[in-house]
Amino acid sequence: MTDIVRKDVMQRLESGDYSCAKQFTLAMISGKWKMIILWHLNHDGAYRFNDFRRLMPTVTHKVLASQLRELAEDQLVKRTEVQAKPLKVEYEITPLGTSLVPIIDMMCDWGEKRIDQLKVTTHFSLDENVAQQMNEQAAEKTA
Amino acid sequence: MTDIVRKDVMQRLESGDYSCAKQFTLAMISGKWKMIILWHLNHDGAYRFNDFRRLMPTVTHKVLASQLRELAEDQLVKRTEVQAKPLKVEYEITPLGTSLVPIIDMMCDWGEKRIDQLKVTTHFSLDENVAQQMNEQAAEKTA
DNA sequence: CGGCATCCCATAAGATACTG
DNA sequence: CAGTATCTTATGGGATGCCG
Repeated sequence: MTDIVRKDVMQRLESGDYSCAKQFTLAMISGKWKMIILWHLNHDGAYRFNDFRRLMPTVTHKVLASQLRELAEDQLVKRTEVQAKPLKVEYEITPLGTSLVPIIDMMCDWGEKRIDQLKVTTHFSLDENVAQQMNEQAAEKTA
Repeated sequence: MTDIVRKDVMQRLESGDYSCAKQFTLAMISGKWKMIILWHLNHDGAYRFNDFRRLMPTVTHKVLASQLRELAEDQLVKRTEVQAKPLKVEYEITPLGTSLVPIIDMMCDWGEKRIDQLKVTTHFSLDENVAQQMNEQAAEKTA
């Protein structure tokens, strides 16, 4: 089968582990860095391994490799070995990967708006530490 | 505090654990049953605890409870105690939850098409036309 | 340069039993 | 009915080191 998909994904499909198609889609993008990788590939064009590391400084060597491998196995990203001397590999987004971008964009929008909302309402509320700090500061002032 | 959000989510937000907004959105829906719960609440109206269990026979009692609790804490779902005698609780989707539905629908569509592709093309190669169709359809939707 | 192998830990989720 | 409590397992991800 030329259209390889990660075996565990295929197994889950066949064993009915995904009770609906949305979960399958979720599985495609739910690695910690996958959406970011896809987004940048779509936005900037080809990347190489260490380009990603510069882009996402906190990602581990190993984890980055696994995310890229899974994306490639799921056909969302194409991996190409360019040289053999100091081994050089390029990653590009595939048409299939591109077809996922609108979803990612929507998630981006939704997240931004929601975070803004939270920032606004958070002041009054959430952070107990902040409230506590304010109390302490008030106490200092009166002291 | 009027707008509660799960503490770990807020902590991650504040500690910069989400390197972008899409990951925050992903966190909202990436419980194993959350999208399904949201989808059905949006589609069918209010549900009660054991309604969900009938709907998703394989979900564990405990896991269902935790998914619902998180959804409620994230303000995507509203929990209402209706009775106190044999305790009766209703779950409804909130406007915020509804705002997430278009994303879930897109994921649903994408997944269905991709699964069909895989069934059909498992022996052939990836059909770019199909991916292209998906792009066009996605474009139409956003238009 | 671009990996893989190994070990370790945190968290998600399943099984089971108990409760207001 | 609608949960909580406890225990256990599976998985994702981080840290580190070796390799072609």
